[in-house]
Amino acid sequence: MVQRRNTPQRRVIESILEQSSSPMLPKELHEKVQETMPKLGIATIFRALKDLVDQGSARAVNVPGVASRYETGKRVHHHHFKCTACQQVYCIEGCPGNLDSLLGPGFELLDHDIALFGSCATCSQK
Amino acid sequence: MVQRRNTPQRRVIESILEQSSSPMLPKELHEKVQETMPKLGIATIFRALKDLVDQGSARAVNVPGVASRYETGKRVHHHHFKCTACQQVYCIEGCPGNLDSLLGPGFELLDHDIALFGSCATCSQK
DNA sequence: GTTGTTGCAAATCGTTTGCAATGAT
DNA sequence: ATCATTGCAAACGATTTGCAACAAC
Repeated sequence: MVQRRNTPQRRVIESILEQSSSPMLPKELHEKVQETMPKLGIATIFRALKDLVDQGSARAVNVPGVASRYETGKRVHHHHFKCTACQQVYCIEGCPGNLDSLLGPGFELLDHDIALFGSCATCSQK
Repeated sequence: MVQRRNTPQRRVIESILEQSSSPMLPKELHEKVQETMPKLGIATIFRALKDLVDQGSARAVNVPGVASRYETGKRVHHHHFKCTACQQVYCIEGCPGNLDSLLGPGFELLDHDIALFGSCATCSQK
């Protein structure tokens, strides 16, 4: 991908991601986008997501056990909580930090992901 | 699954997992197992893994961006490091702990996964 | 006009399932 | 003899790809 073009499809996808409060599945994104552009195919979603991730406008959120979700890249560093009862994925602020100390000599830490599992406030009440 | 049976297939699978120093992909496990039992199908691997995970003899390791890997359940709590250069997944000892503090009120933390990314000792030298 | 992008369908990958045969109990 | 487990192939869901038409530059 040498040069990137600013197409309506990508603008819509990027804008939906920015408006979502929790990371979205490609399929959810597809359904949402189709409200505006019914002919837009799922392949375009995946291609756009890959480009957006490459350019830093989106981020892949990989919570174990389910398909990748995507969120806007404009949010500050944070992690995610998945409720094992309702399957919702929540963004959580904060980060324990200081993870370098876990690594052996010679290992270089560039990034990390933390996934928390449990019961969300709503499901815990029941 | 009401009752579990002790079959040679499962014994072999469990034993390979115990001998591996890093979590394995179902496919890797399948290839390894086939050295001993050439007719064993990939479906048996997945079924056995599911049972092993259920009974606590194995654990699923979900590192973002790739398929699930599996490791023996006999190891103590730890996390994983994936080298983004060579794709190897390493087990790392230690855990930052105290992750409850990241959660909002009402949220109950039951489990967590930490995935570290970077360059392993071997790849960092280059 | 060049060349990246789209839509569509087919292909691929990882994982699961149906089912008759097999083997553990 | 019962019933969980196996092997095999077909089914599945998520993601990727080939390609001709199209649109951004």
